Amino acid sequence: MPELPEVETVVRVIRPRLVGRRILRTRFRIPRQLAPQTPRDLARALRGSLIRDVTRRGKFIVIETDTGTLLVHLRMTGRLYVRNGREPGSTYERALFYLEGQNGTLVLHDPRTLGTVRFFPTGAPLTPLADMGWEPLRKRVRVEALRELLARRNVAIKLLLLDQRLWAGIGNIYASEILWDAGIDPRRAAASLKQPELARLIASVPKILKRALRRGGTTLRNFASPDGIPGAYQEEFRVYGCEGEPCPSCQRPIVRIVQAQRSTYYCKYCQK
DNA sequence: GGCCGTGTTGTTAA
DNA sequence: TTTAACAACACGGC
Repeated sequence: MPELPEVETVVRVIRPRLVGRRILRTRFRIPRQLAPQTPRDLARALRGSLIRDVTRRGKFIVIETDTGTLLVHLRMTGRLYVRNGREPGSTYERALFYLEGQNGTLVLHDPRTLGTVRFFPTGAPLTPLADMGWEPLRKRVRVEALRELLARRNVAIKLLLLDQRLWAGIGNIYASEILWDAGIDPRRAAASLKQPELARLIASVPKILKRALRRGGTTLRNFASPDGIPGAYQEEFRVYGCEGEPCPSCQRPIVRIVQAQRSTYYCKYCQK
Protein backbone atom coordinates (compact mmCIF):
# COMPACT_ATOMS: atom_id res chain seq x y z
CA MET A 1 0.00 0.00 0.00
CA PRO A 2 2.89 2.21 0.26
CA GLU A 3 3.34 5.74 -0.84
CA LEU A 4 5.22 8.21 1.28
CA PRO A 5 2.67 8.55 4.09
CA GLU A 6 2.38 4.79 4.47
CA VAL A 7 6.14 4.28 4.39
CA GLU A 8 6.60 7.02 6.96
CA THR A 9 4.00 5.34 9.16
CA VAL A 10 5.81 2.03 8.87
CA VAL A 11 9.09 3.65 9.83
CA ARG A 12 7.57 5.32 12.88
CA VAL A 13 6.10 2.02 14.03
CA ILE A 14 9.10 -0.23 13.53
CA ARG A 15 11.84 2.23 14.45
CA PRO A 16 11.50 1.95 18.25
CA ARG A 17 11.35 -1.81 17.92
CA LEU A 18 14.56 -2.04 15.94
CA VAL A 19 17.03 0.59 17.07
CA GLY A 20 19.66 -0.83 19.38
CA ARG A 21 19.01 -4.44 18.49
CA ARG A 22 21.20 -6.95 16.69
CA ILE A 23 20.42 -9.02 13.62
CA LEU A 24 21.33 -12.63 14.30
CA ARG A 25 20.45 -14.26 11.01
CA THR A 26 18.61 -13.56 7.77
CA ARG A 27 16.46 -15.66 5.53
CA PHE A 28 15.42 -14.88 1.97
CA ARG A 29 12.85 -17.03 0.27
CA ILE A 30 12.96 -15.18 -3.07
CA PRO A 31 16.57 -14.39 -3.90
CA ARG A 32 15.49 -12.20 -6.81
CA GLN A 33 14.25 -9.60 -4.36
CA LEU A 34 17.81 -9.17 -3.17
CA ALA A 35 19.59 -9.16 -6.53
CA PRO A 36 22.30 -8.59 -7.45
CA GLN A 37 23.36 -9.76 -4.02
CA THR A 38 22.70 -13.29 -2.83
CA PRO A 39 21.13 -14.43 0.42
CA ARG A 40 24.56 -15.72 1.37
CA ASP A 41 26.13 -12.29 0.79
CA LEU A 42 23.53 -10.69 2.99
CA ALA A 43 23.79 -13.26 5.74
CA ARG A 44 27.52 -12.73 5.92
CA ALA A 45 27.27 -8.93 5.82
CA LEU A 46 24.56 -8.58 8.43
CA ARG A 47 25.34 -11.28 10.96
CA GLY A 48 25.58 -9.65 14.38
CA SER A 49 24.99 -6.17 13.01
CA LEU A 50 23.69 -3.55 15.40
CA ILE A 51 20.75 -1.48 14.12
CA ARG A 52 21.50 2.16 14.70
CA ASP A 53 18.62 3.97 13.03
CA VAL A 54 15.58 3.47 10.81
CA THR A 55 14.58 6.37 8.55
CA ARG A 56 12.90 7.10 5.24
CA ARG A 57 13.98 8.66 1.98
CA GLY A 58 11.16 8.97 -0.57
CA LYS A 59 9.56 5.55 -0.48
CA PHE A 60 12.73 3.79 0.66
CA ILE A 61 13.08 2.50 4.19
CA VAL A 62 16.65 3.08 5.34
CA ILE A 63 17.94 0.72 8.02
CA GLU A 64 21.37 1.77 9.22
CA THR A 65 23.55 -0.73 11.01
CA ASP A 66 27.12 -0.65 12.22
CA THR A 67 28.22 -2.71 9.22
CA GLY A 68 26.19 -1.00 6.52
CA THR A 69 22.80 0.15 5.35
CA LEU A 70 19.77 -1.81 4.19
CA LEU A 71 17.49 -0.13 1.69
CA VAL A 72 14.03 -1.69 1.62
CA HIS A 73 11.48 -0.76 -1.02
CA LEU A 74 7.97 -2.12 -0.62
CA ARG A 75 6.86 -1.44 -4.21
CA MET A 76 3.24 -2.46 -4.76
CA THR A 77 2.34 -4.89 -2.01
CA GLY A 78 5.19 -5.05 0.46
CA ARG A 79 4.75 -4.62 4.20
CA LEU A 80 7.38 -4.52 6.87
CA TYR A 81 6.74 -5.36 10.49
CA VAL A 82 8.32 -6.78 13.61
CA ARG A 83 6.71 -9.75 15.27
CA ASN A 84 7.29 -12.63 17.64
CA GLY A 85 8.25 -16.10 16.56
CA ARG A 86 10.70 -17.45 14.09
CA GLU A 87 8.86 -19.42 11.47
CA PRO A 88 7.27 -17.70 8.50
CA GLY A 89 3.68 -16.85 9.36
CA SER A 90 2.48 -17.17 5.78
CA THR A 91 3.83 -17.93 2.36
CA TYR A 92 3.91 -14.19 1.76
CA GLU A 93 6.60 -13.62 4.34
CA ARG A 94 9.41 -13.41 1.83
CA ALA A 95 12.31 -12.19 3.94
CA LEU A 96 12.99 -12.60 7.64
CA PHE A 97 15.58 -10.92 9.80
CA TYR A 98 15.97 -12.71 13.12
CA LEU A 99 16.73 -10.33 15.95
CA GLU A 100 18.08 -11.00 19.39
CA GLY A 101 15.52 -11.03 22.17
CA GLN A 102 11.73 -11.11 22.19
CA ASN A 103 9.62 -9.70 19.37
CA GLY A 104 12.41 -11.20 17.47
CA THR A 105 11.68 -11.06 13.74
CA LEU A 106 11.62 -8.27 11.19
CA VAL A 107 9.50 -9.46 8.27
CA LEU A 108 9.05 -8.41 4.68
CA HIS A 109 5.55 -9.55 3.77
CA ASP A 110 4.99 -9.23 0.04
CA PRO A 111 2.46 -11.26 -1.99
CA ARG A 112 3.60 -9.97 -5.36
CA THR A 113 7.28 -10.22 -4.53
CA LEU A 114 8.12 -6.97 -6.25
CA GLY A 115 9.64 -5.42 -3.14
CA THR A 116 13.42 -5.11 -2.99
CA VAL A 117 16.14 -5.25 -0.37
CA ARG A 118 19.70 -4.11 -0.94
CA PHE A 119 22.64 -3.89 1.41
CA PHE A 120 25.40 -1.27 1.17
CA PRO A 121 28.50 -1.71 3.32
CA THR A 122 29.44 1.29 5.42
CA GLY A 123 31.00 3.90 3.16
CA ALA A 124 29.51 2.61 -0.09
CA PRO A 125 27.36 5.18 -1.89
CA LEU A 126 23.62 4.60 -1.57
CA THR A 127 23.12 4.70 -5.30
CA PRO A 128 19.33 4.26 -5.35
CA LEU A 129 19.00 7.45 -3.30
CA ALA A 130 21.43 9.49 -5.36
CA ASP A 131 18.94 11.08 -7.75
CA MET A 132 16.03 11.45 -5.40
CA GLY A 133 14.26 14.78 -5.36
CA TRP A 134 12.81 17.00 -2.66
CA GLU A 135 11.40 15.52 0.53
CA PRO A 136 7.79 16.71 0.32
CA LEU A 137 7.30 16.95 4.08
CA ARG A 138 10.42 18.95 4.73
CA LYS A 139 11.56 20.92 1.72
CA ARG A 140 10.04 24.34 1.14
CA VAL A 141 10.15 24.69 -2.63
CA ARG A 142 10.41 28.05 -4.29
CA VAL A 143 8.22 28.69 -7.31
CA GLU A 144 11.22 29.72 -9.35
CA ALA A 145 13.05 26.47 -8.58
CA LEU A 146 10.06 24.41 -9.68
CA ARG A 147 9.55 26.51 -12.77
CA GLU A 148 13.12 25.87 -13.87
CA LEU A 149 12.79 22.14 -13.38
CA LEU A 150 9.57 21.97 -15.40
CA ALA A 151 10.81 24.16 -18.22
CA ARG A 152 10.78 22.44 -21.61
CA ARG A 153 9.23 19.33 -20.13
CA ASN A 154 6.40 18.19 -22.35
CA VAL A 155 5.42 15.29 -20.17
CA ALA A 156 2.03 15.43 -18.44
CA ILE A 157 2.27 16.94 -14.98
CA LYS A 158 0.72 13.83 -13.42
CA LEU A 159 3.54 11.69 -14.79
CA LEU A 160 6.13 14.14 -13.58
CA LEU A 161 4.70 13.94 -10.07
CA LEU A 162 5.43 10.22 -10.22
CA ASP A 163 9.05 10.91 -11.15
CA GLN A 164 10.96 10.46 -7.90
CA ARG A 165 13.67 12.84 -9.07
CA LEU A 166 11.36 15.84 -8.67
CA TRP A 167 9.58 15.22 -5.38
CA ALA A 168 10.47 11.92 -3.76
CA GLY A 169 7.63 9.78 -2.50
CA ILE A 170 4.54 10.75 -4.52
CA GLY A 171 2.75 7.74 -6.00
CA ASN A 172 -0.25 7.08 -8.18
CA ILE A 173 -2.93 7.70 -5.59
CA TYR A 174 -1.64 10.95 -4.16
CA ALA A 175 -0.66 12.31 -7.57
CA SER A 176 -4.36 12.40 -8.46
CA GLU A 177 -5.31 13.76 -5.06
CA ILE A 178 -2.68 16.50 -5.20
CA LEU A 179 -3.70 17.68 -8.66
CA TRP A 180 -7.35 17.83 -7.67
CA ASP A 181 -6.43 19.87 -4.62
CA ALA A 182 -4.34 22.21 -6.76
CA GLY A 183 -7.02 22.50 -9.45
CA ILE A 184 -4.69 21.39 -12.23
CA ASP A 185 -5.60 19.13 -15.15
CA PRO A 186 -3.36 16.03 -14.89
CA ARG A 187 -2.83 16.01 -18.67
CA ARG A 188 -1.29 19.46 -18.78
CA ALA A 189 2.24 19.62 -20.11
CA ALA A 190 4.50 20.34 -17.17
CA ALA A 191 6.09 23.33 -18.83
CA SER A 192 2.72 24.94 -19.46
CA LEU A 193 1.96 25.54 -15.78
CA LYS A 194 1.77 29.23 -14.88
CA GLN A 195 3.14 30.87 -11.79
CA PRO A 196 -0.08 30.64 -9.70
CA GLU A 197 -0.50 27.00 -10.64
CA LEU A 198 3.04 26.21 -9.60
CA ALA A 199 2.40 27.94 -6.30
CA ARG A 200 -0.75 25.92 -5.74
CA LEU A 201 1.10 22.71 -6.57
CA ILE A 202 3.84 23.55 -4.11
CA ALA A 203 1.20 24.06 -1.44
CA SER A 204 -0.84 20.97 -2.27
CA VAL A 205 2.00 18.44 -2.26
CA PRO A 206 2.82 18.67 1.46
CA LYS A 207 -0.79 19.42 2.38
CA ILE A 208 -2.14 16.19 0.89
CA LEU A 209 0.72 14.01 2.07
CA LYS A 210 0.59 15.38 5.60
CA ARG A 211 -3.14 14.84 5.77
CA ALA A 212 -2.61 11.25 4.66
CA LEU A 213 0.13 10.84 7.21
CA ARG A 214 -2.13 12.02 10.02
CA ARG A 215 -4.67 9.50 8.84
CA GLY A 216 -1.97 6.87 8.58
CA GLY A 217 -1.33 7.32 12.25
CA THR A 218 -4.89 6.35 13.01
CA THR A 219 -6.58 4.43 10.24
CA LEU A 220 -3.45 2.49 9.46
CA ARG A 221 -2.57 2.04 13.10
CA ASN A 222 -2.13 -1.69 12.65
CA PHE A 223 -0.23 -1.28 9.46
CA ALA A 224 2.78 -2.96 10.98
CA SER A 225 1.17 -6.35 11.32
CA PRO A 226 -0.24 -8.71 8.71
CA ASP A 227 -3.73 -8.40 10.15
CA GLY A 228 -3.78 -4.66 10.03
CA ILE A 229 -5.34 -4.06 6.67
CA PRO A 230 -7.74 -1.19 7.14
CA GLY A 231 -11.06 -1.61 5.42
CA ALA A 232 -12.12 1.99 5.41
CA TYR A 233 -8.98 3.63 4.21
CA GLN A 234 -10.12 4.47 0.71
CA GLU A 235 -13.10 6.46 1.93
CA GLU A 236 -11.07 9.58 2.40
CA PHE A 237 -9.95 10.01 -1.19
CA ARG A 238 -11.41 12.97 -3.01
CA VAL A 239 -10.95 11.57 -6.50
CA TYR A 240 -8.82 8.40 -6.53
CA GLY A 241 -11.03 5.41 -7.24
CA CYS A 242 -14.06 7.71 -7.40
CA GLU A 243 -14.99 7.40 -11.06
CA GLY A 244 -18.58 8.54 -11.59
CA GLU A 245 -18.96 9.88 -8.08
CA PRO A 246 -19.61 13.58 -7.55
CA CYS A 247 -16.67 15.91 -7.28
CA PRO A 248 -16.52 17.09 -3.67
CA SER A 249 -16.29 20.64 -4.93
CA CYS A 250 -18.69 20.95 -7.90
CA GLN A 251 -20.69 17.70 -7.66
CA ARG A 252 -20.04 16.81 -11.28
CA PRO A 253 -18.80 13.26 -11.92
CA ILE A 254 -15.14 12.38 -11.48
CA VAL A 255 -13.66 10.84 -14.61
CA ARG A 256 -10.99 8.17 -14.99
CA ILE A 257 -8.35 8.28 -17.69
CA VAL A 258 -5.21 6.24 -18.31
CA GLN A 259 -1.76 7.80 -18.43
CA ALA A 260 1.29 5.61 -18.93
CA GLN A 261 -0.91 2.54 -18.38
CA ARG A 262 -2.02 3.79 -14.98
CA SER A 263 -5.31 5.24 -13.79
CA THR A 264 -5.70 8.95 -13.22
CA TYR A 265 -8.84 10.43 -11.68
CA TYR A 266 -9.85 14.06 -11.94
CA CYS A 267 -12.66 16.59 -12.26
CA LYS A 268 -13.02 18.07 -15.73
CA TYR A 269 -14.55 21.23 -14.38
CA CYS A 270 -12.45 22.01 -11.34
CA GLN A 271 -9.09 21.09 -12.86
CA LYS A 272 -7.99 23.26 -15.75
C1' DG B 1 -11.31 -20.00 -17.92
C1' DG B 2 -9.56 -15.68 -19.54
C1' DC B 3 -8.98 -10.95 -19.38
C1' DC B 4 -8.51 -6.65 -16.81
C1' DG B 5 -7.09 -4.16 -13.08
C1' DT B 6 -3.98 -3.17 -8.96
C1' DG B 7 -0.39 1.15 -4.39
C1' DT B 8 6.24 0.79 -8.24
C1' DT B 9 10.09 1.31 -10.82
C1' DG B 10 14.09 -0.49 -13.49
C1' DT B 11 15.21 -1.51 -18.22
C1' DT B 12 14.79 -1.09 -22.97
C1' DA B 13 13.85 1.05 -27.18
C1' DA B 14 12.65 4.80 -30.04
C1' DT C 1 17.74 13.95 -23.16
C1' DT C 2 13.07 12.80 -23.14
C1' DT C 3 9.28 9.64 -23.61
C1' DA C 4 6.82 5.49 -24.02
C1' DA C 5 6.31 0.59 -23.45
C1' DC C 6 7.03 -3.29 -20.91
C1' DA C 7 8.46 -6.59 -17.48
C1' DA C 8 8.80 -8.28 -12.81
C1' DC C 9 4.54 -10.90 -9.93
C1' DA C 10 0.10 -12.72 -7.67
C1' DC C 11 -4.46 -12.37 -7.14
C1' DG C 12 -9.39 -10.65 -7.01
C1' DG C 13 -13.32 -9.50 -9.83
C1' DC C 14 -16.14 -9.96 -13.67
